Amino acid sequence: MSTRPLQDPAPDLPPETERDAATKAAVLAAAERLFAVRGLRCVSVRDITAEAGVNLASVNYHFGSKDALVFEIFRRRTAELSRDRTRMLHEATARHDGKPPVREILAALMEPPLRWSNPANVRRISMQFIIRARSEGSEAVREVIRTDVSHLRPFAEALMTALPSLPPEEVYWRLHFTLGMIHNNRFAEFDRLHALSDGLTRDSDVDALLKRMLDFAEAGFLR
Amino acid sequence: MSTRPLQDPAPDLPPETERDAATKAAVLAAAERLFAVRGLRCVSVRDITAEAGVNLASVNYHFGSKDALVFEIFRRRTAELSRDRTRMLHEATARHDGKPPVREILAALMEPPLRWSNPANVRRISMQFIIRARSEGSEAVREVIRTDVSHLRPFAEALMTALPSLPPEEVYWRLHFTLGMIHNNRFAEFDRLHALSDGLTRDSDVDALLKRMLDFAEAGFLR
DNA sequence: TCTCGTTCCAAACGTTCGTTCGAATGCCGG
DNA sequence: CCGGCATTCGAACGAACGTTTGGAACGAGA
Repeated sequence: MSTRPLQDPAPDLPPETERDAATKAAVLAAAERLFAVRGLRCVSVRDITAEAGVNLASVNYHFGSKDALVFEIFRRRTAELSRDRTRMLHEATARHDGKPPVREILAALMEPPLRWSNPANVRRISMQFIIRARSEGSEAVREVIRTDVSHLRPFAEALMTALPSLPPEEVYWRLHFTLGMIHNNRFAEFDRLHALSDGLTRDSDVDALLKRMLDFAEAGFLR
Repeated sequence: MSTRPLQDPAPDLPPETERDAATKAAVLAAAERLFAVRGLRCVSVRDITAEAGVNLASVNYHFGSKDALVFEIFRRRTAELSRDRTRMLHEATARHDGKPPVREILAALMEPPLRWSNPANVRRISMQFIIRARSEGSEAVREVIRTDVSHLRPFAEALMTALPSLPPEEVYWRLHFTLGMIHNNRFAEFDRLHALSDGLTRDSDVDALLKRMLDFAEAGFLR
């Protein structure tokens, strides 16, 4: 009711062509946050609309269904993440005359999601949402994960160019392993790590983690 | 209410000491299978009891609640998996006079879950269940994941012994990366890999995958 | 044979969920 | 000022869920 605080208009969803996208934006922001924190199934449409300060029917009116809302957020965020990664890969390619070294290719793959996960980053919630949606999402989300590999192709090709003597099969497998390392960066996994190391690993910032992951994966590729 | 039968004498669901544990065993087997295939939230108590051919109330009678059932299966299977891993580590330790090399330590960590995932293995469903429960489980499950690290301690210590010059902090991080690689072995991730490689990676058996993972992780540790 | 505790069963309870509906509201071109 | 349209709103619907209940069935020990 009345005027909503209207937060987060710029960085997120563009102005769009519609007359008023405030409700849609509020739903998207609230849904992403709640999904990221509690999980997809533990957040009801009522939770979302209450958090957003909009009517219960808004979700179905603007997005069609709850699943479609999840898919919409997932699509936006993964596209944005892929853009960040691709941009870094292009920069590395330009820097090295079309043949970037393995480490920089892997950095383009790792750095965006790691930076997003930084507590100080506005995309931290988005990264958590992506991770959750990847494992809790509907069939439509899983279908996208399974089949949409176009954004990974340039990375695989760059790696094959950087490692011409390595069979393509091996490149794909090692890329798979690397992606596994990246996707494992959830809160619960970090908590376990810190518990195992008695807190020894707790004071590691993004840059240190990135360096460690790069060292590990690069060695795996170059061995 | 009243005294519950006090279950769990044997690893799986053999005769047990109870007069008749057929219902419990049927529920456990059906629940594990359905949970592994469809996901925890997409399986209702009705689905489980129908599949098991028992009464709807059986789950709550024998286990207390649906969440408690999930927790029970998770506890059994992870304990069994940890036993397999620990046994392999002990064998490697005995083989090398108390100082097993990095590769054999990592093999003890990787081989059991990989063998379980083999289509021909009876534990394939259990492995899929564990992976699903790790990300979809209740707070109780997540609490166990977060805090119960006792079974990983021997592996961390063995690695530190094998790599005395590597700071413990690094050992913990690289162990974290390795576990990420292992946990990434879900159906959807494999499908994506095969889609990316145009089927080039499809005909890889467990032994080949184990060798690839070992090569990759060992290089990361030894670099 | 009787008794009592354990297990099983059909039925229902109460809640929560995603979704839908019809009316009300606000906005803008004419 | 008015008519049309997109949006918002309160309210309800119907389904699915986990759980509970009271009694029936069963089996072993007295």
